[in-house]
Amino acid sequence: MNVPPKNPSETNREYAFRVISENIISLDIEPGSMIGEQEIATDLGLSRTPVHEAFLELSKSKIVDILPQKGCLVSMIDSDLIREARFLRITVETALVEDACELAKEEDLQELQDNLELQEFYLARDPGKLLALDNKFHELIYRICNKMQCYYMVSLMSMHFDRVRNLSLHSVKDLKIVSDHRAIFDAIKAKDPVAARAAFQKHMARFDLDWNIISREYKQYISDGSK
Amino acid sequence: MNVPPKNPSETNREYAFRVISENIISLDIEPGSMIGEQEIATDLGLSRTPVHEAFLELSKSKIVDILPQKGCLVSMIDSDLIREARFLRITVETALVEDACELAKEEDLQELQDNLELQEFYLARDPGKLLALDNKFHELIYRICNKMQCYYMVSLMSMHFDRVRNLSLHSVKDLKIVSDHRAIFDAIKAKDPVAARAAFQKHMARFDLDWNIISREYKQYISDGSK
DNA sequence: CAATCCTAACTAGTATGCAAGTTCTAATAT
DNA sequence: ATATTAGAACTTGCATACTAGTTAGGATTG
Repeated sequence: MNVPPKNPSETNREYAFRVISENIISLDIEPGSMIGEQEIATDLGLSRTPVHEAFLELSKSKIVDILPQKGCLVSMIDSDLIREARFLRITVETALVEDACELAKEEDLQELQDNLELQEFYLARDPGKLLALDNKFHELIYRICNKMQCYYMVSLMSMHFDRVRNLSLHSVKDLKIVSDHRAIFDAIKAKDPVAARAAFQKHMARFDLDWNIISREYKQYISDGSK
Repeated sequence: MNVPPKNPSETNREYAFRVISENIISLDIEPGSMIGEQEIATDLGLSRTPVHEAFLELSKSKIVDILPQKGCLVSMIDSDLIREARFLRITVETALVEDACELAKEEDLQELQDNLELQEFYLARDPGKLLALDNKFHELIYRICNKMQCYYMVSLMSMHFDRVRNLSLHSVKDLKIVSDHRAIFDAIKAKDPVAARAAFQKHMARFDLDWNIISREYKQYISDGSK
């Protein structure tokens, strides 16, 4: 497990949650593996308590499954849960990008623009950084629409989705994500909700194509029921 | 606080979460009041640990705000958070009722029908029971569409909304909820997604009218920023 | 009288210990 | 050799104890 240093402003519980989440999404903790509270607590230099609380939060999104008196099972890549996360994001964010056309102020557009330029910068140099920038781009849209509580709920479920998108950045060659974001940005800037909706749906539809590649390359991580 | 008996199948943590949630939604715990872990634990006959964990989960939806070393503040009725919960429900469930037209099987329709008949039965006799039946009706729609994980996320945020709907059942005379549900059901049964969408949006739009009445009658519970 | 400081009584965050349930192993019985 | 069983070594759920930070009230000082 990859253990970054603790940010002094976060509690031990938040630290544990952040580190475990990152390791699950990056697949440093493998889907289907068992992790124990004591084991993680030792790695992080904490007691079981904050780790236990982090596990509880993670279990709410079913990204881990707590088996009492047995351990904590990191979920396999589950197409049903990915479908749900994808449905939620498409549904919510499609509505948001339309609203953003009305609500985005000049400074919001500037932030989106700055984020996009970073994406374009790292596209050729370090595509691994794109996932974080992508998430930030989507977060900005929630922020513009004053829907940060929705963002928290959606992003918790999105972990299933993020874990697969992370694979996709490494195995899918044709990275259209950045140009998709550019199209969404242009539509918001032009205050054109019809174009924004279309650009966003095109962006999210792209994931369907990736799934075929991923499910072939990483089938050892994919739970049985999925196809 | 109203303390129902513990269901033997639930853990102490789940019991604490359920009891505190119900008391917040029913307003037996007043918006703006402070509650302590020890105080609730004593009322429930538990130690602080499961109550602490229940508070953590509640704080994720901002229905309570944990102030470290001070206590746990039950949120005032906050129009911004209600707006977010309402937005999320309208957006997600509008999409769901359309899908439900395709997905609902005969047994699903029967369950919806049974629920509706109970609603009609209690409408005249005990309207207090309607909130639970209403929630169940909406849950059935998530179930039909295989979106139970979305249901958990949405219902956690919906607590803000539920608390106000609870007021509305007591103060708003014209209870159209049940006939709204009937219209949604008829559209799903007729496999008519356009009618389902329209009926659902009419249902949710009704809440706008109630808000005017509630914000006048219960303004002592409403946080400052709202209008 | 007003302002300040100190202390005692609170709070939640975290560590630790115990209870109860699961799993794995190895010894025993057939 | 195989099946069974006893027990040791695990696990999480929960209770308890301790730490550190906040608050309220009274004594003290100006």
